[in-house]
Amino acid sequence: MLNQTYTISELASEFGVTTRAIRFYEEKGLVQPLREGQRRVYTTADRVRIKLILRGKRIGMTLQESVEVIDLYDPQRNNTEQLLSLINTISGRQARLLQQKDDIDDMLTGLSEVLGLCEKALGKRQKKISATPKK
Amino acid sequence: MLNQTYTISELASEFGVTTRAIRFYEEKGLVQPLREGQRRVYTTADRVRIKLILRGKRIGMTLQESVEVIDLYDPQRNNTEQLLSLINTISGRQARLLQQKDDIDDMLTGLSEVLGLCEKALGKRQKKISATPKK
DNA sequence: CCTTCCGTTTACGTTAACGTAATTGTTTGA
DNA sequence: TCAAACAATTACGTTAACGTAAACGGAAGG
Repeated sequence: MLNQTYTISELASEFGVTTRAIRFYEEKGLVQPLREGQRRVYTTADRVRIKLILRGKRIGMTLQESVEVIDLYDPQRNNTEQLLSLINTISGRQARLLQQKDDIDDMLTGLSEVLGLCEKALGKRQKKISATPKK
Repeated sequence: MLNQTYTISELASEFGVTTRAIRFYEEKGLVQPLREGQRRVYTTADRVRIKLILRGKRIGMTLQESVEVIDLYDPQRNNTEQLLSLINTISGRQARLLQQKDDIDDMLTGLSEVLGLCEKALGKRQKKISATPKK
C-alpha cells in the first residue's frame, strides 16, 4: 500500500536539498503535506512531486513549469476543447524537450572532441616519459 | 573568409532576444564587440559565442556555466596537470548532460503516455460523432 | 530644419529561488 | 531536569538575468 510517511529532513537529505527549499515549495503551492500538530508529514505522493520538481529543475525548468508538467499527468479534462488544448500543450512541451536533447547532443559532441585532443596531447607526453631511460 | 559584421539589433532579432540582453552579456564579459565610434560591431565569432550562450540557456545553464563550457573549446593548456584537470571538468560536464538526457527521456515518455490517453479519449468521442446520423 | 530611427549610457526596478538568521516550541535521551 | 536535536514561523538578504525608463547623440530622409 506504500502509505509510508516522511519528515521534512528525511526528504531533504534524500534529495540533497535544504528543508528551507522544501518549505519554500510548499509556500508556492507545489506540495501540501499533512500535519501532525505543527510537524509536516509527507506522503509518498508528496515525495514523488518533489522528485519531479527537482527533475524539472535539472533541465532548466522553473518551479511553475514543473508544476504545469506534473499537472498534465493527471488531467481532469472532460470536453473535447480541453482535450485538444491539452494535446497542444503537450506537443509544445515535447518539441522543447527534443530541442533540448539536440542542444545536449551538440554539446556532448563538442566536449568529446576536446576530450580526444586532451588525451592525444597526454598520450604524446606519456610516450616521452615512457621513452625516458629508467635510470 | 566570413569577416561579416553585425549590428546589435541584427543579432538581437536573429536570436529573438533584446539588445539589452546582448549588452548585458557584454557587461558580464561574455562578448567583446569592436566599436565604430560608439556603435558596437559584432564579428561572426561574437555571433557564435552568443549562439552558444543561448544554447546553454536552453538547457538550464547559467551564463557563467556557458562561458566555462565555451572556454573549454579553445584550451590554452600546456602542462600535464592542467590537462588532467581539464579532462575531469569535461567528464563531469558530460555526466551532467547525460543525466539531463535521461531526465528528458523520462519526461518525454510520460508525456507520450498522456498524449495517448488524450487521443484515445478523443477517438471514442469521434466515433460517437461519426456514428451520429447525418440529419 | 525637423522629425524619426537606431544606438549609447546610466540607473533603478523586478522576479525566481532560495539563504540566513533569530526566535520559539517539542521531544527525548543522559 | 536539562541540554541537544529536530521542527516551525517570521522576516530580511542575496544572486542571476535581464526589464524599463530617462536622457542624449548621430544620421538620414522628406
